[in-house]
Amino acid sequence: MLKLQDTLSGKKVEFEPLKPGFVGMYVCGPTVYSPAHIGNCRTFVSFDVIYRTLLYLGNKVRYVRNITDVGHLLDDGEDRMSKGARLQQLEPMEVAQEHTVGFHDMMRIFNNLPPSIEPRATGHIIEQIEMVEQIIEAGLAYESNGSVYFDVPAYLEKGEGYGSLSGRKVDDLMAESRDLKAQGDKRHPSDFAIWMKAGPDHIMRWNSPWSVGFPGWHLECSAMSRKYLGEEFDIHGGGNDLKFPHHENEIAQNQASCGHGGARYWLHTNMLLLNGKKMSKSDGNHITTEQLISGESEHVSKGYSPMAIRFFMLMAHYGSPLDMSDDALAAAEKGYQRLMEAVKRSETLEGTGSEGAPLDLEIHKALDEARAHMLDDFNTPRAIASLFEVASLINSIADGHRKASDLSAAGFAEARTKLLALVHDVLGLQASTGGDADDSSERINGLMELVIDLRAQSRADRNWAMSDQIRDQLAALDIELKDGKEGTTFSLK
RNA sequence: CCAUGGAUGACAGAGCGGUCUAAUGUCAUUGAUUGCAAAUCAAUUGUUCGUCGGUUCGAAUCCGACUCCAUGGUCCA
Repeated sequence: MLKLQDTLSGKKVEFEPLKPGFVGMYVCGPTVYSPAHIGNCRTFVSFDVIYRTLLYLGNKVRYVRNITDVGHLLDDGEDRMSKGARLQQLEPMEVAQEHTVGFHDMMRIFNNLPPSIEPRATGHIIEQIEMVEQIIEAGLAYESNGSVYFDVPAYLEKGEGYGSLSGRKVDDLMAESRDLKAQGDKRHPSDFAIWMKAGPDHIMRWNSPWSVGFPGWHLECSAMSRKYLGEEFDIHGGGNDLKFPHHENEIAQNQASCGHGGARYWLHTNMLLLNGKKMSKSDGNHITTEQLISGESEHVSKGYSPMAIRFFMLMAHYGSPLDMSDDALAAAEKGYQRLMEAVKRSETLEGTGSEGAPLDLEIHKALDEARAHMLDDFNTPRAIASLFEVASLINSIADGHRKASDLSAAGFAEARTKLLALVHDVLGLQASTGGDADDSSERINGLMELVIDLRAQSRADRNWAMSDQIRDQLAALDIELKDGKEGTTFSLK
């Protein structure tokens, strides 16, 4: 039984898909007007783990994550895409393409599975126009000077719960209406645009029954989630900064156009902080993903591998803010390495005991707890805690502190399968390789075997100078030797 | 100013009425192992859970006030 924290009801509830075994999930994707920043990465890593967990439970999941390439306006009213294009003297689509490609690269290096469908807002203008028509027909939107606005007061009069997601009060909204301070073409300050008439300088524009213009930002998610997941679907997710107005408006648009509010469960991920504060380019409290990986930033003493960063993110619950710092990253990196080393050792370890050996129970208990924690609102930190118990056990046996005969062959084989599924499939963690290490690994292994043999000989001859030289020079190449009871092993860092 | 979350040990972060003298990772100390290291295992120290007050037989967990932080809104610019 899977439980999740539904931000619409504000409660942790049991998840029941509309159709057992099938899950439809929509997650708000990036606006591709600038490079993806590390905060975005956390959001998408969180939803990747959620997606993976749903798959792990045997569901067939349709995961839709959009690309916003139109309509998301800046504070000054300029379209983000247009501004990006103007500043760089490019076509808006060039800007979108550049950052879409960059975004995909980023998702790949963090080992995020690609979504099932990745629709673009500009590819769904027709669907959005249709939705505007439906909302007008329902009497919940009005045209004004070529633009179309969602009529929030009318929507409220129909008794729909505008504000239920974000906790905004209907009364507050009505109180504002008495001020009669409607600006521009809007009748009411809380009304929002679903179709905007394009100004003369606006580059991105489409024909519509009302004007040559472009869709409001909130509309795309309503139109595309409905198109691919239906009028009612299971899960909608996004960063919690999107709760209001974006998600609130999305629900209203869905409800107004077809009588269904879209998703039945809402999930919101929390923000990533840097050194206890929000990231902001203007005051320097900021780091790009590239800098984080390369280490070229004052905020970080060295570069961190994407997998270590992913692990760092998973050490906290997706619903909590996470404070990133050099110390925190370094701690996560160490833990990640220890866990992955144990996972690797598990692949060659065998239990030699008979059925019902004493450690079987222990290892399966920890593994089952890890699974249970994932089903409890995707509690990755607790799951990882349980996984570390498994790691200690594996290391104990591999290093001879505990006996392999305390583990049954079948019991351990089963445990290994569970462990690998949790680590690789659910958490999406992989051993950090240099990327192209696979082709050359056979040669490297052979070479290292030779070097280790030579060093073993000098150790046998008590030629410590030689053996230490080998060890130190390898260390300088980021190859670490580990002397164990049963000989020496190595790992590439 | 409003709404909604949050404040936990050296750092990060779980826990959210009794099993908490608080999981887990990192750090520190010690022991085992080692030629010495590293890695590994084991043990131990580090705070009593923002502040003050309340509810309760019992609070990190509930309530109130305050301080600070985050997200969104709003006002002013």
